[in-house]
Amino acid sequence: MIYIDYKNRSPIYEQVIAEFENLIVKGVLQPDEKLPSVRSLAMELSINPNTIQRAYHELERNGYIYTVKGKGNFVAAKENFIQTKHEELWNSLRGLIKDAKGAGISKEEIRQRIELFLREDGSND
Amino acid sequence: MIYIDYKNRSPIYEQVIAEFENLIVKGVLQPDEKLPSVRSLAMELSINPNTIQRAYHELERNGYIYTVKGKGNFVAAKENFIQTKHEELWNSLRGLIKDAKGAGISKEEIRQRIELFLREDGSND
Amino acid sequence: MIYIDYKNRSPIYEQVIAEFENLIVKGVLQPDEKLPSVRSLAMELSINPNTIQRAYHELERNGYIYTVKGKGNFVAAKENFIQTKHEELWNSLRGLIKDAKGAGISKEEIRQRIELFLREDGSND
Amino acid sequence: MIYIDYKNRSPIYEQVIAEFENLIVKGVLQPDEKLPSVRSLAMELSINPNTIQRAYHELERNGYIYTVKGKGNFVAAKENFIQTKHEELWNSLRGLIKDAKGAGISKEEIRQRIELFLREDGSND
DNA sequence: GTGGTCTAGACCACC
DNA sequence: GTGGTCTAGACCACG
Repeated sequence: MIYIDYKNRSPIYEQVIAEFENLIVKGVLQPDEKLPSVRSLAMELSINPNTIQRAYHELERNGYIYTVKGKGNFVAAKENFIQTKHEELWNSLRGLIKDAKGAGISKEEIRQRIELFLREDGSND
Repeated sequence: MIYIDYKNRSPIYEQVIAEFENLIVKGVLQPDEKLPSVRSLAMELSINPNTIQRAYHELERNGYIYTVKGKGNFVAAKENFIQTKHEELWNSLRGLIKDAKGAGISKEEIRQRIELFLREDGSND
Repeated sequence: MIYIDYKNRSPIYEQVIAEFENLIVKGVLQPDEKLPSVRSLAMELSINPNTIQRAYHELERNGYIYTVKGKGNFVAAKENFIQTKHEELWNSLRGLIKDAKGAGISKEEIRQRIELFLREDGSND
Repeated sequence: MIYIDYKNRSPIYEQVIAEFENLIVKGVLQPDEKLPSVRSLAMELSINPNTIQRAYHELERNGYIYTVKGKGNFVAAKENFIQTKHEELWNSLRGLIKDAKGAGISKEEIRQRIELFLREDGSND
């Protein structure tokens, strides 16, 4: 279901969070769909249950999932996270553009690259 | 010369690196210009000299500066780092655009935001 | 009759208890009135009968209802719970006021907020 | 420095959080003052370091403290938490008032009790 | 020495 | 069986 890179320097729990955020934001996991149980996922990934627990807890705190004790973890309603996610993206983008300008890249070159990236693989709109 | 935020979560040596990268890429520090000595900078920032040493070492590894034993650290020639820096930026930008598309944001909205950010504060081109 | 929020963090049996306490204290359910049977309520709410059983047991322990074996569960006489309920409220209120004072909020501001809250929606007195 | 009730059903880490929130909000711990290290506090309270770690992490997330890796945890600036704390208090107070009205207590009785509580022990204003 | 992460294994509340 | 909490002990990054 999700992929973890054990060699990666970033903490495992953050990778788990990122993977699920991704699946949820993209709609692969639909609202109210059940996530793997803490224990089963831990087993599957050969990871300690505590680590999964922590990841799920963070996901809940950020509005991506909700927890029902004794039942499991489920994908939250779209409204709970979509706006936050977009704002995060805009902030990152803004910082990057600022850096690019700081590095002496011209506006026109930025525009051209953006168009390039926009045309790659997928296509919404 | 550079500013360190001790309350920031990111390690001090990374902040030192980022500050110098910035000054060098922007041209505030010109090629072959001398950087402050490890000890003097450590003193000025009330930081352990080891921390500065590590930052300078990383900067050298990434082609931003070169070291002359017994003399000090100096800004490298532009060719050594400018391309790498730009590639890093393009890669980040590409990833971000991909994420935005994954999150269901339309190309047109991305273009509009980009224009907005391009117009903020500074203006090259 | 009562509403359960399955996504809520607090356990279902506590929600059941709270809902019935509320109905009883407000007088919607009058003394000696019969509560729904464990099984019928469990069915209606799609909940495990054990959970309802536990809630009823707690309600009985706190003097809100009484149980007649073979007959069902009934709302207790007002004297059995009204005073306890009020005392609980006063204790909570007292703690909260103390906290507010501890947080440096002035008495006058507390009074003003109280008046505000008292005027909201319903109106006894 | 802080007191933990091991018999209490509420989790230890929440008690630790509550105790420090209290000390910070009341100003017993001043901004930029150092908190006990994770290990030393764990030792002192005969608690596992992980539990303290978790409490500190939550306190940081809620703006009460900030963490400097390799240095320790420190009380944050007042602006970071005072408003949040007050809002929490007003929300609780509002709920309680609503409950009291629901339980059939008259506005006048509520006012009288409030005055009583306001006059107890401490006195700001 | 300090916080950050992780493992292995345990017990509890809830359903 | 499920999540929630806790312990004991380990290793790493940072200063």
